[in-house]
Amino acid sequence: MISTRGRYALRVMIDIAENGNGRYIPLDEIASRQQISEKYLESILVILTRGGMLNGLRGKGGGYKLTKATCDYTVGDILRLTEGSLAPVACLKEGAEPCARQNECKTLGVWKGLDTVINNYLDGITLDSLVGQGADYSI
Amino acid sequence: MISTRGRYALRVMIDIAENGNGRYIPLDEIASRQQISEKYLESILVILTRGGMLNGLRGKGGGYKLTKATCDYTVGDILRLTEGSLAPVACLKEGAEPCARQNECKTLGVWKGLDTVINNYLDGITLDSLVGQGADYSI
DNA sequence: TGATAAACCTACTTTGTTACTATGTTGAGT
DNA sequence: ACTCAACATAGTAACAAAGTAGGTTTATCA
Repeated sequence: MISTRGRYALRVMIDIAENGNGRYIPLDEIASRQQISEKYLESILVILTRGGMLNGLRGKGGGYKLTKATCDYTVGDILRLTEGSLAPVACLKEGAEPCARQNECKTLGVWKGLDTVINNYLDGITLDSLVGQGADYSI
Repeated sequence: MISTRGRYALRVMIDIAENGNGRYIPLDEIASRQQISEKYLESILVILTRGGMLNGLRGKGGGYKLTKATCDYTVGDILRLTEGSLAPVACLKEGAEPCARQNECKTLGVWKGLDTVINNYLDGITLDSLVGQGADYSI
């Protein structure tokens, strides 16, 4: 369901939040700390930067930093951006062609409810609650 | 996240609950009603039968029927059986090799919580609430 | 007992996505 | 100029999902 792209993205955002302190952090520093391939990490940082979650600066002294305060990022935002969608079934993805069985479908309500439950949960967790010690979200 | 296998399985279980009435329903009847390829549907019914959710009978007059009352199936059971697992991340799947970063991982709590939220929701819906009119589970 | 209906079994193909790699280009600082 | 580092584009390998094909066994009925 959540691929490595999304999982890495979340780890990276926490990493930058913890180690950034306002300065730009170069990619290779994050990669070595998180033990993620530089090249693969690059493709993830592109998504986060284009999505407005990170600020990238080229050249010496460059790197990435957050664009907002940690409390202004939710886990849901980060995952929706990097995963594309958190919809549990294809027919609920944004831009999906409307299902022909929509009106008679007895399962649609289940999927809509599941979608709501997932998004509500993930939107309730902000980045600042994950840095430092980190809260325990396992219920 | 939920593939067609799981989605079809749920639709099929509802179909059998609604049209069975204790009798065995042959595969081709379900397939034509649900507009699912017979051969593909077969592979799904094998899983449901081996998992003890359906009873299969060969020969003339044969087919499939439920093994339990509709109120004794939860959507969570059906999906876990057909999907293999509902774990939102690889490291939470049963039998997954323990993650090396487990102790330092700041995101593990998020995934555990998400797993709990998903399973709790789906285990709260029973098959009997989906037959006939069907309840609206979209919150 | 033979024909037929239906589940059961094994194996294959096709398609698409994920994860990852390789090579180059642009821009910022010293 | 030189170096650092983001940005861009293109490709590959591995895997799983979705669906297909053909054959085998078991039950019923005439």
